[in-house]
Amino acid sequence: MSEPRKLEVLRAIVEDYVHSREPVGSKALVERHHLGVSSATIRNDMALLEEEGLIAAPHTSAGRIPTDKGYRLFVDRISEVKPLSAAERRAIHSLLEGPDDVEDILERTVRLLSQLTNQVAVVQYPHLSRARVRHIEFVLLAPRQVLVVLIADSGKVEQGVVHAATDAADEELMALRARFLGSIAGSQLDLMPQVLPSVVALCPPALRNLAGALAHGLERLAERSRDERMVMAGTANLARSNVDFPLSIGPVLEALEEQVVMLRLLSDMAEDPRGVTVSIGRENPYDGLSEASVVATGYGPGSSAKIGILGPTRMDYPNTMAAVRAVARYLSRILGG
Amino acid sequence: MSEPRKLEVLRAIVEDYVHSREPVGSKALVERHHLGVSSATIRNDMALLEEEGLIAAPHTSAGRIPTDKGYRLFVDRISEVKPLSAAERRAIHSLLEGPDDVEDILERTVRLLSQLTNQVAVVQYPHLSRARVRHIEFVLLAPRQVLVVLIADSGKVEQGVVHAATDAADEELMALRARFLGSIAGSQLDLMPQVLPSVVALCPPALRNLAGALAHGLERLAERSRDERMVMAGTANLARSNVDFPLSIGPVLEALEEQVVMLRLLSDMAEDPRGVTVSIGRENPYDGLSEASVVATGYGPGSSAKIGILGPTRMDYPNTMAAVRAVARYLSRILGG
DNA sequence: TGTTAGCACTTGGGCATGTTGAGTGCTAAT
DNA sequence: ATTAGCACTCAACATGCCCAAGTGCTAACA
Repeated sequence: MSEPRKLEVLRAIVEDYVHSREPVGSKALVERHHLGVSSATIRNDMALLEEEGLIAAPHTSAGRIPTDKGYRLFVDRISEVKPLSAAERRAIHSLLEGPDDVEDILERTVRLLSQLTNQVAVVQYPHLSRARVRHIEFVLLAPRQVLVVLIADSGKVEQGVVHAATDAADEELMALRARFLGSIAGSQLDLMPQVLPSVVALCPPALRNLAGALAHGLERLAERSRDERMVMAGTANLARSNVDFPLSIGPVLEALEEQVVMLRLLSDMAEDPRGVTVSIGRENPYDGLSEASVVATGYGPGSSAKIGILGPTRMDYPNTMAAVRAVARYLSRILGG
Repeated sequence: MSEPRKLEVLRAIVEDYVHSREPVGSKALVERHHLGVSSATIRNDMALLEEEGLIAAPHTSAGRIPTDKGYRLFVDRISEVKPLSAAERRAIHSLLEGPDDVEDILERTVRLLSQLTNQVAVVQYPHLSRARVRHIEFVLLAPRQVLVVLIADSGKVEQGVVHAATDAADEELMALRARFLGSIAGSQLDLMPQVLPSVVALCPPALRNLAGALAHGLERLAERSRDERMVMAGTANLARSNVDFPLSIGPVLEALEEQVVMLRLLSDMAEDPRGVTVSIGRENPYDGLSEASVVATGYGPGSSAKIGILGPTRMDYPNTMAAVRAVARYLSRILGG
């Protein structure tokens, strides 16, 4: 038995199964792919593949389908990342146009990726922990309500409402703003908890109370911008691509709604040297995703934030990986510029 | 045949069907509800109800299920909005706590509503067209990139990036900010297109270019905040409550992703004097929702923004309506205060 | 030694057939 | 107007049968 042919057979099985969604048998295999051997030979190979746990038969006399392990081998050793089609390239390019507001861009990106792959696309907001304070603003909404706005040099704006114990005057706020800004402008968001208390301590006693509340608000904002968020699109694809429901979409929708779950999932995916990381079926730490795969990669400075897609284990890995990688690259380029 | 009993029968059918998800027959009906008559009598009544198009039989010898028209009559004339349970009341109350950032509140509200009803919950951002400018901020991100921030007195913050044709200096921006703010502070967002050009015209020629770009940016922000947005939660409920899939969730997910569709749907729902508006099955203008119902109501000042839920036509209307109404009231109270 | 043809064997899916039970509509009696 | 009774309908379920697809094995072959 030749080792290379065995892999070729696995590849053929994966490709056919992804395409047809039906267990694939030895005969159909030799017909569609011009391997130079007979079905009997293929059967021998298949028996070996099954022994190794790479494929499995749903019942005695049906064709074989790839196991998670089979997909893994396929992704790692067999598949070549296909180049994108011209149309896809064009679609990504047109993303370059339009306003370059971070939120807008991410929203359009994730929509694009979901269309490109026909899967659910997810993108994590860029990490901002290394961002610095560019500007702050205190706005009096009501006598005891102050809107606190924090602008980072990354262009991200965070806002929140702070309640004061006593009435605050506009002039006081102006003064405090100057004070705070003088001390924290240019500092990393990370360092806010260290820097802010000293500012409060230096305030005149009359303002100390208000200053404390504002400092607390700023801290919360700084933390929130570190606190991760995500955007997603294409959930309808879940229903579409699973008309025959091998993937029960309930648990998947649940996972998607629990953004925390998705964010951890993305964060935990190690960076693959080939550029795109794949997590297949039961490899996923979350139970609801045991029939799903995640294809993700980093983007932006240091590839710290992640972008990726979620779909059934039975997916077209080569194309999906190519799409994810391409979109991530473009995204990095846009945000970096 | 007595008219009141006929309605009673319809009510019983609706209630049983909503509960059991199975066509309900005459015999089961007399058993479960103590109507003082025999199944034969019920059968006669049912025949009449069917003639009027209020109920239908899936096949010759099965029980009856309510039609859209039947649900409509049920909602309009029969059902009483049930009071909420103590637990539900408590859940809503605990919503009162926590930061009262608009976004936060809406997010928690929509989550709560989806849990309360076991449906998909949707909430529209409050209309801001009548809001006024409280504050603006120009922040230099790069020599030719300016972050424009617009803060409305409603507490909403909008931001966007503006590209300048030439390099801009910090002092110039400060000067322009003072100029703009002086003219537009307190004006309605609506009026920005009228007010802004005159400000630009009054600028010294050297700054006119930059001022024009900034004015354009501000206009965009003002428009965007009028431009409606929504939050939703509970999509997983779609899969859960439809294990046997009488409601194919694909089209529904599509509708939910097309936020424009949902927003129009909500906006178009007339305000019902009883407080909650219901749109049932094919009454919905959107095709994908022909097997779904929307229960919605207004909240906030003038009840201008909408909050509601989306679920299968076969839903527990009384409880759902009660939940939507109660949550909307609490939300109004929180935002109003 | 690897490949192949041939064959017996397994099994899910499709189909025709039979049975059951819930449910209806009608009629005649109350 | 209501009801009991009855004949009728039909989906759901079960049973049995056959078929096609697919397997594993063995013996022959290059």
